[in-house]
Amino acid sequence: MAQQSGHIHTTKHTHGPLTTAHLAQTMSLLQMNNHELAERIQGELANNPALELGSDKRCPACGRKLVNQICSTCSRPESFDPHTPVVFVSPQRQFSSRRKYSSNGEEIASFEELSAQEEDLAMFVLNQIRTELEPNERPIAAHILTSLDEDGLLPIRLTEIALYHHVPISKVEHVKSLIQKCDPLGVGSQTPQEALWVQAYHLHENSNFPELALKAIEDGFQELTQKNYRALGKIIGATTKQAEQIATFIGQSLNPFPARTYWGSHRSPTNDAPDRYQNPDVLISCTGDEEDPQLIIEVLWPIFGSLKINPHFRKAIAEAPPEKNKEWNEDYQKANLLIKCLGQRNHTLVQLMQKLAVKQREFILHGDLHLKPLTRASLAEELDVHESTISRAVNSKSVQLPSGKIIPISLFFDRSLHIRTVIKDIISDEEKPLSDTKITKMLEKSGFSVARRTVAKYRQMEGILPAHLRAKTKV
DNA sequence: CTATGGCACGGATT
DNA sequence: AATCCGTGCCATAG
Repeated sequence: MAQQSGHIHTTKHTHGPLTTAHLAQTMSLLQMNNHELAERIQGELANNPALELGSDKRCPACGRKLVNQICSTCSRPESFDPHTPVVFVSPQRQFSSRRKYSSNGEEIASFEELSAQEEDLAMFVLNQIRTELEPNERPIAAHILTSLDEDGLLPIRLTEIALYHHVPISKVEHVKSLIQKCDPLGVGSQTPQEALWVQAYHLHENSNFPELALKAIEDGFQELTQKNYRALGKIIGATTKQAEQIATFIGQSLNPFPARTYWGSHRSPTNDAPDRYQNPDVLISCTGDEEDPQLIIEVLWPIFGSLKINPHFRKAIAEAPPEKNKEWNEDYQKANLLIKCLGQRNHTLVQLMQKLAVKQREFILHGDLHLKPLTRASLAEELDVHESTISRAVNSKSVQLPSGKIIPISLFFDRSLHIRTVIKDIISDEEKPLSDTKITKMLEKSGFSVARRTVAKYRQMEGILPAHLRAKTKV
């Protein structure tokens, strides 16, 4: 089934009607993420009678659903070779209890009724914590997530949830705290203040986020919102100027409305804000050895069941009335093409992830620090496809790492991430605030040559205050 | 004088 | 061809 397209270049000059159609469609499918793809397929399915959704076949061994005759569990090889990751297409996971929940007998909107953004946000968060949830916590999590407003805040009372599920409030609080730790940080908070606090607290744990800011949010929230810096300074024990800077810093790097925030923190060059919170398109997990695990990569298939040509339709064509014959044949061709193109899409995606997983294995397993510099161009050469193919495949898709983090695939090609993490480490290891120049020198010693100006930019990207505002980081 | 943030330019990447 | 990113220079605050 594997036909590669190495010899085809993507210039429009290539002729030959069949190939062009092929190409055009493969391209457009390739750059879709699962969310868009699902809609596309649904649409196609509704319009084209030649298409049929294959019934969900189940794996005789484990009972899981099959896609393209492959069972995602049983196809895993017995013998693990840590350095050849397993890659395959797998059905989208679904979360069982995502139905509607009612509060006070009144129906809460089901997922389908919620705005697209909210649905994505809820699922996006759910994916991050799924593994941490006890079975009996799931309904609670679903309840909270479905109740979020557009800003990612929770407008209802915890007691209400607790009553509804007949569980102690502490349980609900526990689930809420799990949710709040997710990306976007602070989601599920009940007030903007709480959201800010969660964000600040989290940053405080990781990097040395100034305690002053934490205190400002905790004790001087009134003053903070009213821009009453004098009073704020007094409360947190700082000068008015400092208070003011801290306030602007908070304004810049924290967000009282989590759902309005972006991915990571500031970076995300690609324009589109709308489809940011959605299910990952690829799932990476690992099995086997603790110290030398094998990567399992699942390219998620956005619909349940597989796409097929309707066998009845095929028969019907033969006996079609003449006036319908042409139309039906077209439908048939279109369906055929679509299936083929989808196969190609999956194929390239699988190939891509395979290579990516080999190259960035350390990064996937051990985090940002181990990201190796990698360009789309070099990968394209190795895979023998056009660069733009990689670009299309990478853009607007996300992947979930074994750690549970969901990141855009384009992060695999980030040139500056590893240096940024080194900077973070340097700063958090330091007791005395280091100026940007000093950091630059330290980097120099470690073999990284970056300009002072650049350090400043990275620092800001990571949401770290300038040296003079990073006072004593004594905890 | 030192530390930073802003603007803008050139080279690399897509 | 369009865009992104690192950098240098300059203005400004402390």
